[in-house]
Amino acid sequence: MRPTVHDIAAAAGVSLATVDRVLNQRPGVRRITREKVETAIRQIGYVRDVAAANLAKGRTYPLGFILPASDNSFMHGLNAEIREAMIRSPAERTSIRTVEVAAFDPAALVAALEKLADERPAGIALVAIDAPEVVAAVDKLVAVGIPVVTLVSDLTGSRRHHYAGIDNIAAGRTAARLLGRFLGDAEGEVAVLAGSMLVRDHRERLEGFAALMAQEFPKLSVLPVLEGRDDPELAHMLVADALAKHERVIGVYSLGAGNRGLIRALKAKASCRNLTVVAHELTVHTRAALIDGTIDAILNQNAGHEVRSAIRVLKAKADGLAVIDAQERIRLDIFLKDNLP
Amino acid sequence: MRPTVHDIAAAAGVSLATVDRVLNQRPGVRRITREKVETAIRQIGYVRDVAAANLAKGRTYPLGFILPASDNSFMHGLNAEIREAMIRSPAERTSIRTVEVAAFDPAALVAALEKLADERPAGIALVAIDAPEVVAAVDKLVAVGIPVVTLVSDLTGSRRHHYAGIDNIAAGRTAARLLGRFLGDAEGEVAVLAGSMLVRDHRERLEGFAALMAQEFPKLSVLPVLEGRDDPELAHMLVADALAKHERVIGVYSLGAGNRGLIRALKAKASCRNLTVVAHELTVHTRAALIDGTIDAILNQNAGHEVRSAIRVLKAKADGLAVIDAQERIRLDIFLKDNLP
DNA sequence: CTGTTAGCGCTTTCAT
DNA sequence: ATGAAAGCGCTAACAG
Repeated sequence: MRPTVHDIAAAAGVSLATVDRVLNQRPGVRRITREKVETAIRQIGYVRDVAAANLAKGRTYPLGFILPASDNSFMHGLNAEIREAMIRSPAERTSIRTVEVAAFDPAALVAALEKLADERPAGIALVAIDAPEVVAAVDKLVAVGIPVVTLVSDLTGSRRHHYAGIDNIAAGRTAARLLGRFLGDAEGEVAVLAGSMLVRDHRERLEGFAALMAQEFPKLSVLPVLEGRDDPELAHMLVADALAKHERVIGVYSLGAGNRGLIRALKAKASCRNLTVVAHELTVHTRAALIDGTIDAILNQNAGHEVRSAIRVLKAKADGLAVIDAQERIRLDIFLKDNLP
Repeated sequence: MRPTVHDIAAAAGVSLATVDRVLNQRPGVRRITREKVETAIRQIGYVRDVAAANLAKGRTYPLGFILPASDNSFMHGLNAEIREAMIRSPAERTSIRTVEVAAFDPAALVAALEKLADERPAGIALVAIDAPEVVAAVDKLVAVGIPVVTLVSDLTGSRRHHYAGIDNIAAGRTAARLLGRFLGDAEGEVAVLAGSMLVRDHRERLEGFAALMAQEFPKLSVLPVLEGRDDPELAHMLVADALAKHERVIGVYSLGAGNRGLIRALKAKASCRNLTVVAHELTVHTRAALIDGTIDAILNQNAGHEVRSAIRVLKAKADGLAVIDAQERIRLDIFLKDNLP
């Protein structure tokens, strides 16, 4: 039988209450008593039963999610995953609140962050915007002891506890290699569609993409990035325009959202051009385009995994517990038409 | 506050014990009483607190893992992941036992299965061999109420509760498309190295590979499969031999384990041939080969995910609980040198 | 500073 | 067939 608080109380010659105080690092224990208890814990090899502790505490985890109010399939999917998690809330002792803020607006994000913090949640997850004021706001939360996890887009330089998202530089490089290899040794131009250079994930994807292209595929030249603000309409306009202007485009990398518009533009040109296309995020639209051959490969981050991971990590951090690192690493999914889920 | 057994006892006008009997479908409750309780449960919207139940029961989950005694990196990795899970056992209330059986030997597997079953574990995970006697043995376990999960290689036609592994047909097709696209429109032969056609996962990968090759890349002809029994030495011999015999080989697909030998054979030919290579399973050896360019892409199944998933599913099935399907779907990882973890 | 005691939500004897 | 009461491992008043 696994040792319990009773065992260490007996071994240390103290009461349960004292053991509990030591276990939870509460004050009111003489140094010498505390040491006795700690020795007993170590010697007996005690590991606390978190479930029992949570039961006794009636602990629940109020969690806040802050998301951009973007009307694209990826964000809809992320929202859906959070709703799924809400359904599981009773079993996981969480209570999740989501807050939508204007996209690409650091001030709005900071305001939402501060407002949420006032409710003193057990943890906060946010899709970060890479701006100094956001870093400051996040660091303030961390300072007052609220666990913070960035979701999808990271906030380097901040003291956030964890990032639940993919390595975006690697994603960009992977896109470049895929495009480069698929194009064989053809020569031409490559168009790049992004959402906004304000968010770190998009910047990093572009950076990785451009770097590998320059380094390994010198026959392909990368055109200036188009910023579609993750908006299907704008994306459509920009891509259609670019394809019309640049005759020599043979490849396209779409590293943001709003792919509905991109696909429409591609299909319009399909008859006269043979384009190799790599896009991000698996949605109903990109899935259909992959199957019908408009898109050649999709890079994806699993929103469900990201949400579940963020929740696990926030809970663990709230309790000062360890996480399984490998389980929390968000992998870059690569989908060809053959391995769609 | 979430409703508890007390609430439904009060609502139904019965005692806790009776509520518990209904909840756990134990006998000794009049039909009419049972119905009263069930109505109350439904009306109040009660959901049982599994953690509290497990605490009261002192429940633990004795789990058995049956693995082939193969000396290759993939199996070593799988073993390591199981050991990791053993470390977490106290927290997860599991106690895990692993059994090694001779590889590719149905009779040995059946014997191990029956022996393990005698210990009446809460669940069994096995790397299946696709043979009728194994199906029969698994079905017997299921019949006596032991949850069974196949790991890595499935056992279709059996009544196993779940398969924790990748879609191997899709994996084969993906390998084919990657190889085909990377080779552009070059013409030539493709060599295929497998472990054994006795295991379903290898057969399915080959099937998917050959089908897509025939269908979409007619310029590439697939040579007869080489069976290396997941053994590095044998694999080396077979591949070296094939490369020597067939001048026109321009691509290689290694769908099994034992890649150490394959890589050695490839490097020997590297100076005079330019081969495009897709292999399965990320190990120290394949990783190094991917980085140095000997291998072009690696298809992988995440052993850690598979093991954690198998454990989650076995526990859930043992309690008759639901699982999060998306979480238990094992994805096919595709690694290029740019997105290595 | 330390100990006693009741109780978290559920299960399990043991009576009735 | 049903209920009362004790207890799983831990925490939290409240006393002392």
